[in-house]
Amino acid sequence: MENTMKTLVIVESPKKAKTISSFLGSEYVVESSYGHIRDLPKSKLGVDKEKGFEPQYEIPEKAKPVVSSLKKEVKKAETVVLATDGDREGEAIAFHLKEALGIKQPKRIIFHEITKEAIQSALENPRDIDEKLVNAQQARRVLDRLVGYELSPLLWKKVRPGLSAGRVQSVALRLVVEREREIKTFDSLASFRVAASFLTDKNKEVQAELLEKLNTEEQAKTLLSSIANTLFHVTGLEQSPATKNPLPPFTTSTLQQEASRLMGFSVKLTMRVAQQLYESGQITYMRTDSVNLSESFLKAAEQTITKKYGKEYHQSRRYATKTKGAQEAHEAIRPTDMAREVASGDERAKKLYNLIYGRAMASQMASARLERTKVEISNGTHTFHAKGEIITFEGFLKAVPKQAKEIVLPLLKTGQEMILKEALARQTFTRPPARYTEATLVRTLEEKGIGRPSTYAPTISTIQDRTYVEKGEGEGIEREARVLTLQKGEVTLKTELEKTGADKGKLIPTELGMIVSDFLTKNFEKVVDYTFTANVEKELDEIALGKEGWREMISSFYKDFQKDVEEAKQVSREEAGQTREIGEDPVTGRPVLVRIGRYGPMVQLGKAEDEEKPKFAPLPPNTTMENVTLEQALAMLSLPRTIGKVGAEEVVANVGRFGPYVKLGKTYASIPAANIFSITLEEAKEALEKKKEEKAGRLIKEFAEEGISILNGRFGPYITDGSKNAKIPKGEKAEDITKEQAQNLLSEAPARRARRRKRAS
DNA sequence: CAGTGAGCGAGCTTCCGCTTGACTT
Repeated sequence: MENTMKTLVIVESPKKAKTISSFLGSEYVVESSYGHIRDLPKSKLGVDKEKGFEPQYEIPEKAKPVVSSLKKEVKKAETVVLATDGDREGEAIAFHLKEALGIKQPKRIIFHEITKEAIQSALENPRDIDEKLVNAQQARRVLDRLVGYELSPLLWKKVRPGLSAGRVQSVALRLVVEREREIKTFDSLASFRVAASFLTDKNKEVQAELLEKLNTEEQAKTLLSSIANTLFHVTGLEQSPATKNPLPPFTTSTLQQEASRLMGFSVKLTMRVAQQLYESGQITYMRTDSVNLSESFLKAAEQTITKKYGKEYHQSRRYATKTKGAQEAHEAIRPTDMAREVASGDERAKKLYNLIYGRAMASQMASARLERTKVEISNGTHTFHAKGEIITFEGFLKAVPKQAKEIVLPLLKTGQEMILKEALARQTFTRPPARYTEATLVRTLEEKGIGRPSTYAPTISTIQDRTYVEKGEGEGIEREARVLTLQKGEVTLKTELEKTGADKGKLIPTELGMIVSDFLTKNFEKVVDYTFTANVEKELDEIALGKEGWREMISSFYKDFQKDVEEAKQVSREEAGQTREIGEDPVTGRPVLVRIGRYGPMVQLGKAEDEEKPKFAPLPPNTTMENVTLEQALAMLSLPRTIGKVGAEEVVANVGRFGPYVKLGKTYASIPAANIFSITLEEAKEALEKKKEEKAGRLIKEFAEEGISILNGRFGPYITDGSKNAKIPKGEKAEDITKEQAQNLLSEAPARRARRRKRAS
């Protein structure tokens, strides 16, 4: 029996378990905990505030199978080794494993690289679980729970049920809201910029710009006229060498940013595709904030680069991770095998891999060498500047060619004459700060040290799922820019159209988002302060070092926080929801209010306490709670509008849950927002007819008496009776399904799951 | 897809960070 007793090693991920297992002999069994196995209960606070904030841990349903199978392994094992990550969370997982599995004397090991040597050396140097590090994690967990579970219910009461607030998501929201306000108050200033093209005696062209900006069109015109027919010379020529260095390999955040910038991936999509690449063994772990690269990768990269491009293209580089607390046990995101130049998988996997491969390789390559040229071209009064840049040695740019852009200038000499071919004075407008994209918001959160690699994507999803933030769809509006052109001594004026304010894919706060953010900022300034997390981190570090007790830290935070919570409870719903009276209905004399309702912002005629029930309508399209006028509100309250009649039935226009629509009998058709008050009977009939046809197109077959239909859905054809859906069995054709088959399939189909709330994956 | 909104009141919602699958109308 003795010699069958084995050593059980527990790590966090099954993938890691497999790798480590291959390094160790058969006397080792390596299993995975799949992350945390204990947590605070989901449906209650789970923190005993009277007893030193004692956390009430439990094993979530999801983790129970893992725990019971690990328990069995523990029983069989002679020794148990806890090899979870060496950070706060990893130490806590080790602690919970010990508690939940009842391990008597676990050996705690950490390693900084997954190699045979590193693991063996770690196994020879076990230590105990670091209680101080565990305490730091408990403090973090309890703090987040207190903040999240005390703020959210306040929002349910004061604004709307089901809302949420938390240390990370509320700051993300605040960033988006504040950016939007900056944009709204931004005053765009116009000025004129002058650019000119010059010709050398050999007829080569040089583009140059005037550094100074001109404030008015008049000034621009005067300048252009004044330089016409004057002599220009090269008055300055300066050449200087420069180098360009490759960027460090990808972390989660930088990968999300580049995938968004170059390929338009959402952060969610990037993570999903990266997960595929990771699971198929093509890249290293994708949730990391480390730019560290393993020694074996450095060697492999050197070989590949030398072979492919030559020795002079290689330069070994080690990058230091700036994020505090980042652990070098994790690596940057990189290919696992440099010999694999193209990934297996779908098109998106190939694209993302290509990005990862190029960045990782470039990070180990020589700097590019450039030659920069600065030229001044002057007529004695006005001086234009031109810049050139040529690459003298490509270096890493070979691996990431998109980053290279040359501006080639013709050969020039100081003093040589330049002929002014054309000059343009173009009106430009100062631009407001850009709205965040998912990726730039992640970058900002990371810079502020808020959130972790594993939470960026879920956080971005949460603020959208709660409808605090929406992605813009606007293509922007056209604006006229005035352009003065000087050609052959003549100044002419034309106007050019340019797009401005495009917000496609940009994050825009909703009215609800602004109201929630305002409420939190006003009442919980400290929690949504951008430096709050950074300060918390400092204290957690103190706890990890044993210089501060975690209960003391929580207790001192909670004292002030609780006061704020009590005070915020006194805020009225009207105030929190920013209810506003915008005027009086001239017909009834009742007040007209703007407020946030259960389904979004709305206008209301009369008050709840009035004898007559108030009347409601959604906010008019393209208005906000701030700028809606009484007139617009009254128009909305006058709906529904009868457009006309088809036979005996009325055609009605109204605004509902999914926007403006026209209705005839049971048929509804959406219409553009601008048309609610102007749509004619003819137009309405047309829209309704089209809708009918569309519906017919989805219908494959119908058993009208039974109320069963077979429809074409997003995932192919399916059977529905309105409440339950059933799949078409494999091998069957949707058209051939009989009534009996359909009924059987429906009765066997699982009941529709309770409408799942949208949750961050 | 389906076209709401008071208030009454029970019972529900909610956090961040660590990890994978299950499953989609």
